[in-house]
Parts: sequence; structure tokens; C-alpha cells
Amino acid sequence: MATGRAHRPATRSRGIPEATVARLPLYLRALTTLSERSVPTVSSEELAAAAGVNSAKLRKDFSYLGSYGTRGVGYDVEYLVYQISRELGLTQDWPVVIVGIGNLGAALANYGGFASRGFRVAALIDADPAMAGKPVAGIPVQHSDDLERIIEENGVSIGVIATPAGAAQQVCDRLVAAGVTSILNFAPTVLSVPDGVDVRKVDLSIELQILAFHEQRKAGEDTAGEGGVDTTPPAAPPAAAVRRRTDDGTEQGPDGDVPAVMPA
Amino acid sequence: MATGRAHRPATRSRGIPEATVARLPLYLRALTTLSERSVPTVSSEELAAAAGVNSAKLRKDFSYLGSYGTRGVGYDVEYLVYQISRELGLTQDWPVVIVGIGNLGAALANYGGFASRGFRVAALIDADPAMAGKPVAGIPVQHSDDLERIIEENGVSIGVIATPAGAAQQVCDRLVAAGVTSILNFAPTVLSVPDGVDVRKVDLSIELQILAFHEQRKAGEDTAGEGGVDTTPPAAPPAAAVRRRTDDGTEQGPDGDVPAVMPA
DNA sequence: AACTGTGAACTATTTCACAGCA
DNA sequence: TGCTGTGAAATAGTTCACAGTT
Repeated sequence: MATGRAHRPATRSRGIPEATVARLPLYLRALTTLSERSVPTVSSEELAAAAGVNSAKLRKDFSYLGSYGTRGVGYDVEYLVYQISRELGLTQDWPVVIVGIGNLGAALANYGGFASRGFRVAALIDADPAMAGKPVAGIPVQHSDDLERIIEENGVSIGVIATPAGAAQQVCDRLVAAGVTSILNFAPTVLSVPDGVDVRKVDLSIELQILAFHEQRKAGEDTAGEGGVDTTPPAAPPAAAVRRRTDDGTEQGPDGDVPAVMPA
Repeated sequence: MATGRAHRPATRSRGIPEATVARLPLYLRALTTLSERSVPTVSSEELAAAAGVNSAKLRKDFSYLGSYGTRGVGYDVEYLVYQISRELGLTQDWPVVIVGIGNLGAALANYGGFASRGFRVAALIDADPAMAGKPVAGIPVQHSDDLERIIEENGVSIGVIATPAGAAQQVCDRLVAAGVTSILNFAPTVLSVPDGVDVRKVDLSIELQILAFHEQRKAGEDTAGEGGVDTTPPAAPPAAAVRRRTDDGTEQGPDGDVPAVMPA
């Protein structure tokens, strides 16, 4: 059992950089908007602005896909939509199951961005018998006892986990055993999966913590310790000597923290 | 108006790499779990496994914070929890507003991971008058007319946008005008913000698209075109010559896509 | 003996800047 | 002339491997 993702480091056939892959959906969204407005062509500069990146990066990214632009003109919007969709595998239909139909699961089920991009919510699964049969986003929730059958019958290879943290690994194991090879995990846990299974994590609180880090920096530049209320005094240092690399003298309290659990 | 984040490229005081900052919450979660189990110390190897990274990376990351370990022994769990919390700014109390109380907003309001990490949901705001006064996660929803007042009265500097895409920029502008300097955006739009305002984006469908890309690769290695159902034929190429870098002959259809909208 | 902390090597990603084409 | 496509340079991030410490 390996932990985490398995991004085929060897046998990398056409080698599109991971950073580029992560931006393709961004470009696709921007292009889709242009397409709706019937804009026929777009320059790298314009498209980059719409996608929130710089144009050199965008051109480099596209160069990994092929030469789909026209010098002096720009890119054909429709054609580029098609090429990126194809590259991402969105010209196929991907049946997806969502496990854990709490607020978050329901939000995901209702999320228009899935259906419109080649993803089809094949089933909603929850462990609560009281949920069974209830329609969410027009799809009846099924009990998790039937998880394996549902996966197999629908040929599902992508699963979304929106359960509480405590249930996530177990759900993950069952999904994988039933044939799922890609998992999008919203539960705040590190999942262990065998080689060949991809896991991506979306963590709602991690993003906020990153913002807090930068926010703290901003406050520290003007007046020290603005923008929040300090708490209790510093924790006792460990037995060993502690030599901090740098120290700004800001001392705050420790933190009786509790691991996060998703809404069920 | 600059687009996107503004990560103080100059004046970078103590220079912790962005990639490291992004992992600190991961370490913190793993440490918190250990702390609850009353584990007193942990080695880089063990902690790395719990956090899902490798130990060299973890040690390097910690080296940017200071020398908080003891050679031959490991790291003091409680002390490290404190140091990372402090570095991330989580020893302060951060009042947060959530704008857009649909399924997703409700999921966020109920999410235990916020409250337990220095974040306090100061207010829930929605544009629907019918929502006003209704309690979600024990907090009454307030109408967006009062957004500015709420921000100012509570000294909020971090805002979470969980509105439909169409409303996001407008909400963002109002948040920023009222004094918010960090935004977590769940709406599938690129937000324009002035310099000095940080934006982080969580996009539910982008992650799935990245999984689909890798999933497609897996399928393509064994039998070509397994794991999904193909759709219509290729779009017409643009007027100009098209020379693809490589081509695997897989031709699929274009895609009359619609921009995703979050559940309101 | 065990384990951290860290230069140095390596790999990935971004940005520059300009040749080449329509 | 205007804009793409891309080598080359610059920067960021990861991994190695081992000296140093308890």
C-alpha cells in the first residue's frame, strides 16, 4: 500500500507538465465563456487575462499540447475548447459517485460545473438509512451497503468522498476494491491507496490557514499584532535547546486543537 | 486593479517558501492527532508518513521555521503544534464571514475544521431576504444589505465567497471596499482585486478535471478508450494549418459547454 | 545508534526575449 | 505589423546524502 497519489513517474508518454494540466481547466472555463459570447478568436494576452495567468505561461502551456494558434491572429476559440477538452479527457462521459450526502455532498450533487464538463453523477451514497431513497439534486440517495454493486453496475472509475474524516479511509478502501481508480477527497484525512490509484484532496480549512498566514504578515508590517485578537501565553519549550532562526518577539498561546470533521 | 493574488514578492521578511506554507496545515493536522493520543515526540519519518509527504521534505520545511527538533530523538509534539500554529497565525482569533448560504455555504458554516483552528464564523450573509434570520449552524443568516456594517463591526479581514459565479465579483468588491484583505473564493470565477488583497480559489470541478486527465491516461495505456463512453466527432480545425506535436488518433467530439454556477 | 538540519545536486516551473510566420 | 511558439535564463521546489548532536 502506497500513500497518496501515483502520477506514473516512469512511462510518461507525452509529458505534459503537471502544473500545465492543473491550469487547463482554467483556460477551458475562460474559453467557454468566450465561446458563449460567440467570440471567434482570442489572443494569448486576452485569454491569459480572463484566466488570471500571464500570457507567456499560457503560451508555454499551449505549446505542450501542440501548435493550435495562428501567428499574428491568436487562437480559434471553438477549436481550442475542443482540443483542451480532449486533452483533459472531457469528451468522454465520466460516471462519478459521491459518497457522504451531508451539506457538502449535496452541494457537490447540485454543482452545475460537474454535469457540464463530462461528469455525470451516477449515484449518491450515504451510510444513513434514513437518507436512502430521498432525492438530492433529483437523484435518489442509496445506502452504502450497495456501494460495490453501484460502482460495478455503472462502471464508475472516479469517486468523491464527502464523508466525515473517520469514515473516509474505509469508504476509500471499498471504492478502490470495487474498481475506482481516482478519488477526490474532501474529508480532512490522508488516504492510503494502492499504486495506480490517484487521490486528490480538497481541504476547506487548509486554504483558510494559508490565507491566515499571509494576513498575519500584512498586519505585522504596519502595527505589530493588528487584525486579530491574541490568546494565551507561549507553550513551554521542549527539554532540548531551542535556537530559532529568527524571532520577532510575538508570543502567543498554544492551542488545544481538535481534528476537523466534515459535516455528515 | 490587479488580478489575482499579491504575495508580497518584495519585502519578503523571513522568506518561508510558499510550498512550505501550503504544507504547514497538513503537518499541523497530523500533529494534532498525535497530540490527542498523547504521543509526546515524533520522528520526521513518522510525522511525514502521517502527513503524506516524505521525510526529507518535512525536515527541510521545518528548517525554515527554526530548529525545533532534537537530534537522535525527534520533535516534541506539543511544542511543534504551538510553533506551527504561531507561524500560521492561528494563535490569533480570525473572524470570518461566509457570503452565500446555499448548500456549500451551509457546509462551510458547519465545518468543524474552522472553529477549531482559530477561525470564528462571525456572520453568514445571503442575498435572499427569505434566508434572513434563519439559523444555519446556529448562526442567524443576515441580509447582504448589511454586509459593510457586519464587516466593520466585527473587524473581519477574511471573507469566504460561496455565491453563484455571477454574484462573486460584486460581493468581492464590496468585501474589499469594507476592509477585507483575504478572500477564499469557491465561485468558479477569476476575481479582480486591488494589490494587497489575497485571493485563494477552491474549485470543485477543476480537481475532477485533473483526475479525469490522469484517468484517461491510465485507460489509454491498456486498451485504448476504456473507462468512459466516447461522444461525437471532432470539431472543424481552424483556417490555419494545424500541426500537432504528437497525435494518438483518438478523435472525439466538441462540447457545447456551459459555465458552472454554484448552488445558491 | 538514532535522528535532525542542511549544503549541494537535481528537477520542475516560470519568465524572458526574440525568431518566425500569417 | 502583430502575435505565436520556443530556446535559454532565472527562479522555485525537491531530493540526496552526510556532518553534527543528543
